[in-house]
Formats: sequence, structure tokens, C-alpha cells
Amino acid sequence: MNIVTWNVNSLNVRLPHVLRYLDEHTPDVLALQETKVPDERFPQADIEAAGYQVVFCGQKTYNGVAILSKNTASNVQAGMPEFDDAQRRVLAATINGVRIIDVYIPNGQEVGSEKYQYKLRWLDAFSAFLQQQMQAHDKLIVLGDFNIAPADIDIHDPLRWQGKIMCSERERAYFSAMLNSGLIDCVRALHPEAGMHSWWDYRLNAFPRNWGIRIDHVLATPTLHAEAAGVHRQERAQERPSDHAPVWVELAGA
DNA sequence: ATGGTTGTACGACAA
Repeated sequence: MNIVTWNVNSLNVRLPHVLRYLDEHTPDVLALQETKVPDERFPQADIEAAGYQVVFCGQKTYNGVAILSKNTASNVQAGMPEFDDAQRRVLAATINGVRIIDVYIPNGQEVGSEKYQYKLRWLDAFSAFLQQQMQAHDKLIVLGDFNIAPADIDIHDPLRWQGKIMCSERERAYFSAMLNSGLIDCVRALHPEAGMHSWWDYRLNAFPRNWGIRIDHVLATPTLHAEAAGVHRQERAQERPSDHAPVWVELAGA
């Protein structure tokens, strides 16, 4: 199974990019974040015309997640049952016998801010939700925009970013806990080298300078046997691109 | 230089 995560930063703007990507790469599953589309206006027909099924959970202006797949999704769950949240950031579904959890983890804005506190509360809830999901499913993938750079090797300029949002010790501790629970960071496991960035700021000419950070991740149970992974960074070089590139993983165990 | 760009929506705010 080939699975991809992509923060598209508005599906209204990026629908043509997504349709072309599906045509070029034909992934089995594509998890999107920041669709910024209410459910009643989701472009379901366009995606189905491309040969994909889709489940989605969105809202106006902010957030929003969707899972596109060749095969049917079952046991679809929007949001975390134990965490009442107006922000649409979680969508779980079972596809090809694999539990897939699509996440858009809060950005947090700045360490110490109110939004940072929300990010930490949100991560507390997600940790509990993930633990429950892992107990229920032997084959599980959690993927999406984590807004966490797990280690200094994931940052173009670690000194500049030290202790900043997405790099603070408290945020990284949540990521480490997911690995300690038995999940594998597929891209890092297959690519120990630096430079596997997934996000480049629109500002400061960051992409041409390769001032990137690795904050989009695919974590999988060892039962899924990730055998190849990478970043489709050419998508960041397209006309009117998202500020994130797709991150893909090929799994032999599903 | 603590800079600047994009999306949403039409003025800020989020990222």
C-alpha cells in the first residue's frame, strides 16, 4: 500500500494540484489537512471522478481533514470522542484492514501563548486517543501535519529554531512518546540523513533557499513494514503551491 | 533587517 500525507492549505485553491497528483502518483490513500472547506461544499464529485472515494470533516476558513482512497473506508470517526473541540483536526477510518488516523495538530503560534497551551491540551487528548486506537488495531498509521520537528536534524537551521514553536522540548516529548509506544517514524527510519523537509515558509524566499523543516509525518506500526519513503518536494515548486510538500510511504504489510 | 507571503474574506488573523 502506498500512502501519502499532504497539507494543501485550502482545497479550493489546491484541488487542481491534488487531482494532478492523484493522476501522476496513484496513491492508495491520500490524507489531506487544512482543506478549509465546510462539508456541504466539499468537492466530492471531482475526487470521485478521478477514481477515488473520500471521507471528510471540515469547516469554513480554518482546519479541515479528508482521506481519499481507492478502496472503501469503514468505521469512519471524526474528531476525538473524549475531547470536545470545534476545530476539525482528526479523521480516522479503516482502509484495506489498516486503521488510518489523519491529524492536523495545532500550530501553537508561540511557546507560552494561549494557542500553545491549547496545543499541549490537544496533544494530551490525542495521546490518550491514540493509545486507545492502538489497543484496538494491530495495523495502524497516524499521519498528517504534526507541527512538530522531532529533532534538530529536521531543521535547516537548528540554532535559529532552538526552543521555538514546533521545536520545544514539551512538543517533542509528545512525538517521542508516540515512538516509545511502538510506532515507527517511517521517513526517519528509511532516511537517517538531514534535509527531508516537508514545509517551507511562504516568506523570506524560504523554498529556493531550502530553509525547510520536517513537520509532516507518517507513523506506522511495525506490522506494516515500511519499505520506502520520501518527500515529493517538486510539489512545493509548482505554480501557486501549498507551503507543504506531500510525504509518502510504501508499506509491504498492507 | 525579528524582516516577509498566502488564504480567507474584505479587515484582521492564522500559519
